[in-house]
Amino acid sequence: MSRPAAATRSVTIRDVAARARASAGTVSRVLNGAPSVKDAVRRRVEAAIHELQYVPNAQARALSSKAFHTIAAVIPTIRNLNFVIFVRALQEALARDGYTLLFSSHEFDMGLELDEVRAFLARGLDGVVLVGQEHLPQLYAALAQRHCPYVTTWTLPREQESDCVGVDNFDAAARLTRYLLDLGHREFSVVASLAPTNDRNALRLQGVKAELARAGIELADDRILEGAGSIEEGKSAIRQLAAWQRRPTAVICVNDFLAFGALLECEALGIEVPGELSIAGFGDIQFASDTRPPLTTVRMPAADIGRFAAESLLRAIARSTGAAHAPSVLKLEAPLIVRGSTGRARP
Amino acid sequence: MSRPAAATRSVTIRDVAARARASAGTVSRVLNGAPSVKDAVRRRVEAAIHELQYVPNAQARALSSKAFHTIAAVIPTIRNLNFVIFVRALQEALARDGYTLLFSSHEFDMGLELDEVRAFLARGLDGVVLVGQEHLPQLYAALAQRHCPYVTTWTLPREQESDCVGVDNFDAAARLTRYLLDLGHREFSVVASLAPTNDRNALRLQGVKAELARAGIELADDRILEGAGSIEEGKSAIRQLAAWQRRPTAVICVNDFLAFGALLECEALGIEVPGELSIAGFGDIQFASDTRPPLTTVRMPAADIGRFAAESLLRAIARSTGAAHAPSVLKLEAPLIVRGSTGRARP
DNA sequence: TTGAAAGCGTTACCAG
DNA sequence: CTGGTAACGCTTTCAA
Repeated sequence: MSRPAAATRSVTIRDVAARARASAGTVSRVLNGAPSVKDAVRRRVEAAIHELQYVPNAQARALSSKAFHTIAAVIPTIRNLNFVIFVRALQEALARDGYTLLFSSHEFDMGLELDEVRAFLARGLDGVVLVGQEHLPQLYAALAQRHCPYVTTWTLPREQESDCVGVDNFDAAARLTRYLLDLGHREFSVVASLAPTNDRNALRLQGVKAELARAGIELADDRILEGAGSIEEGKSAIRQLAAWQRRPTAVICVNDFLAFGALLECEALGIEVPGELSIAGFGDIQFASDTRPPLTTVRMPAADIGRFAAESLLRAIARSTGAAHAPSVLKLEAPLIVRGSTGRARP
Repeated sequence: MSRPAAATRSVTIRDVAARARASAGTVSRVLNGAPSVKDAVRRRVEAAIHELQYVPNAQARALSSKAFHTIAAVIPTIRNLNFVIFVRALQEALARDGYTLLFSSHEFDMGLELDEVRAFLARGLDGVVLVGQEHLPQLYAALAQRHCPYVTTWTLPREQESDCVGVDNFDAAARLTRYLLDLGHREFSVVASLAPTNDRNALRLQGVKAELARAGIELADDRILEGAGSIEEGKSAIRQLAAWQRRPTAVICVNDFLAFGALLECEALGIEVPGELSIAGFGDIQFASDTRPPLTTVRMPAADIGRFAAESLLRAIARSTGAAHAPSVLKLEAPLIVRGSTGRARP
């Protein structure tokens, strides 16, 4: 049907071989850095490659070697720039090893996620990058069936069932809570989503609860306001708690979008931040330091997660011939970034 | 070296052929929807495909057909979510036709852009999506040399040298200016970058100038403040003009990042917006409606540009066999979104 | 250390 | 309309 772009027959490995007075096999060996090539020959080949401006055909290489040199990443959403930064870091790290990254987003639809992974699998790839631990069982099944290596990212696995590069969301939430506790806060509210599909959110809520419990404070269910991740939900949460008789002095939002909304609504309602109410989020997404006041939040090392996930996956692929290894789990730091949106609890 | 993920020898077209009592060629024909296959045979083949769960190997297909079914897009930056939305829309539209999208960003480094395109070209692809018209001549040369179809996007071409899907940035800027003029503004300032590498910025500045000129107002060079696209630059611009003896009543920022910064600095300096100063931007990026006050801006139809660019490119690829066609140029609307950051000029 | 040759899974051409 | 057969460009035995 449609004709190729690079229709002009490109220079092949045989052209190089002819010019270098060597065989295609030898040129291939030079290309792949095989040690067993005499220096003189190698130089001739390299010269020929240079002179002919030869560029290996990736498709042919893949076909022949049965390796695709392709990785797929499926992220929850592109609207959270942190995930985009993550993808970009992944891509860069992968590119250094000659791998191509394919990506997609599912906007928190687990069925779509499964479809996307299946499509990628069909297309052919050497590994998959997943965000979070919560995925449909069919997804894990599909991966297992094809012996396709994968890394999970952003959260730590409950049991070490897979390679993983993430942060301890539970602990990060606990640290944030401890910080607020130390500021004298005793009345808390959390804006969180009860939907189980986002384990990052869920763990953060649990971390807050646990740390409060350690301080002898129980977070009642009615202090937990619903909100998955939009500015609107953040605003709505503030509107609700503004009507409470016993207002919290600190509200923790499980992500920065919610926190943005909360900040905005406080301003609209004339609630002083952090004077009357301290607000904190998670993510340290773009613009988090440009809110009024600047947002206190837990920074997610998006680029590092990407970079290390790439390394982890590449390692898994490299050893996929050999015996099963114990899954590697890399835990990255998620530092608390204290800015102006949190302060001492009003006495 | 590294072994494939899907190591288990997958089912090939020959397996299907055997099972359907047909030849590989026939199966291929069925796969590609060739009309010349007897219905009975086609059904047998389809049954076999289904039973064997056969999935064509994309690499082999590419190698054989010399079509890669791959498109590459190189965007300026991932930090502007509009470009990410654009990429995603591109990808979705392309996927519907079985194409895979590769992408990269160059962060406004034209040399890097060239490198990326070259790398993609080497890898093999059927088309390229470029943002803007300003690119290194070597880039155009590389594309031309390989007869690689491409679309330029976001801006309109000066001369119709290539397929293009974009908005008229000049006109959009003129419309925004006219709107401010109608509000009674006479003293303008523009935050723009003089760097020629970003033609979107440049055209917007020109559009403002032209419309002001039509109204008999000359925009002096010292009313143009330097700023490429960061919040910091926006802040700095406001700091500068705040010191002027004759302050503008309206400042147009060539993108929303600058406008965000301008808004923030006005608040910090106690400059009332829009009372004392009207502020407008371009892009309508994420959070543009969540600033205080909400930002008046020109919406860039990022998703539409992506969708239509995909269509345009696919069309170009399809006809790349035939004779040269006149380049198609699709101009999309960039509506002015009036929000609270602009108002009547103080009398 | 090197060359020859056999694939890899498709598509495309050419008979029939 | 269909089957055989030859590529496609590379990697990878297997001998030498």
